[in-house]
Amino acid sequence: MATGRDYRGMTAEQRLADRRERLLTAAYTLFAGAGFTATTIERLCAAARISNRAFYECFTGREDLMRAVYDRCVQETLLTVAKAIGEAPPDPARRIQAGIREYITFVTRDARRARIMHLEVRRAGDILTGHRQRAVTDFTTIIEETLGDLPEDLPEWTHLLSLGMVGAIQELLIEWVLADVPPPLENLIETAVHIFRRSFGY
Amino acid sequence: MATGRDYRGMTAEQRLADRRERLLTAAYTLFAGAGFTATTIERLCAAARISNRAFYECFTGREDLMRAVYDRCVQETLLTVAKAIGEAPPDPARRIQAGIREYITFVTRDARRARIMHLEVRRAGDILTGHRQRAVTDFTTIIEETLGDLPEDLPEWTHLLSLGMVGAIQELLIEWVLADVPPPLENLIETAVHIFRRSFGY
DNA sequence: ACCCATCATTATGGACGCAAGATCGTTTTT
DNA sequence: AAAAACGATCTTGCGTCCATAATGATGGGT
Repeated sequence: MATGRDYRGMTAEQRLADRRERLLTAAYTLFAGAGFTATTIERLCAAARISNRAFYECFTGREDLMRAVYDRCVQETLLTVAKAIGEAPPDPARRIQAGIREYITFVTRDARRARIMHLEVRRAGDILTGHRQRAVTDFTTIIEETLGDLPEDLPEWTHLLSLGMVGAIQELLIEWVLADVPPPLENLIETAVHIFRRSFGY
Repeated sequence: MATGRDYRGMTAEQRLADRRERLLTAAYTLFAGAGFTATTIERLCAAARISNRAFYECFTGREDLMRAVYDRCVQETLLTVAKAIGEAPPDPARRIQAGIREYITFVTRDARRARIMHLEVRRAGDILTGHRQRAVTDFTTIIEETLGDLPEDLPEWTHLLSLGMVGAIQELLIEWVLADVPPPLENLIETAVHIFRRSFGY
């Protein structure tokens, strides 16, 4: 393999992965702090201790980096939510309830994650819009799979209902991120669970 | 008054209002079509048949124009929704149902409005974020006022519930805007009304 | 009183500086 | 010698400003 040679004790792949990782962590903080539009590539490179050129060896541009940061947040959240659902008792209602609780507590555990996932996603171009839609689909899929077979509802109807659930939870978290006095997490969870239970008839 | 003089049959105020109006209509189409980030001020001026300088006599920048476009959309929607609620029978459930129906049908009557209100708002800077929050508050206020006195629910709880409703409807409309085969409006209305009825106990 | 020259006001288009993205060459480090 | 950092460079779009053209008011000559 033409794998270059070692440098500072790392192989070429390790160096690339290391720079990518530093850019991701820097972007995680800067995008959530100053915001996507206010964060220049220069600042990202400075925060990650990386040269201008190296940036474009890791990502094609600012949007691409934003996409990577967002995808990581979504993946982590999907994993932990799926885990919480799997550990809950095998009752659809309780499992969804556990999933909602885990989503809200996990996402708000790091305010940067909540802000990126619910506010800054929509700042970048249309590529990000598509990625957000993909994430929304992933979450609706989790809901529908957990529900299992639901009585007498058309599948499309169920899908729209799941979409509404995702939108409701998102708006509650936007409120948590933006409000001067954010509402207690327990209230958010209670509200989301309430909407879910009533809407799906549990 | 130092009101300038007439020019092409219009007073100074009329000319300013005319340019402002042309910029608003041009932005209404361009922001909804190519998107906020892809629409340069140069294109806006060309579409509105207006000089570069005149632009900054009407708006402080691209974000300011976006804010004006968004505010107009929200105001029109608020008015027509309030009117529909006022004309509905004085039953809270039916009034909210009429409001939801009017919101979805009115907003989707012009795809540009739906796209601007639910997608492009979030593209601009933090100023727009604040404006969107204001609009969300306006809609939750309409919901809460229409509900009137609700049995045994804490007010904060009701507010979070209204927020969830707004978020659910928004996500449904995002689906309508972005999906390759948008769901029928009747399904969206049915879903939103269902979530509302169940969540508020009607 | 009418008409045309002249001037003031208004609008347009382009020129300019600036900031940031993206690419490339040079120097420094390993 | 390979690899990374740094700076230089080009492009684009924002925001400001100036020179030019278009329009309306003013005044003198007939």
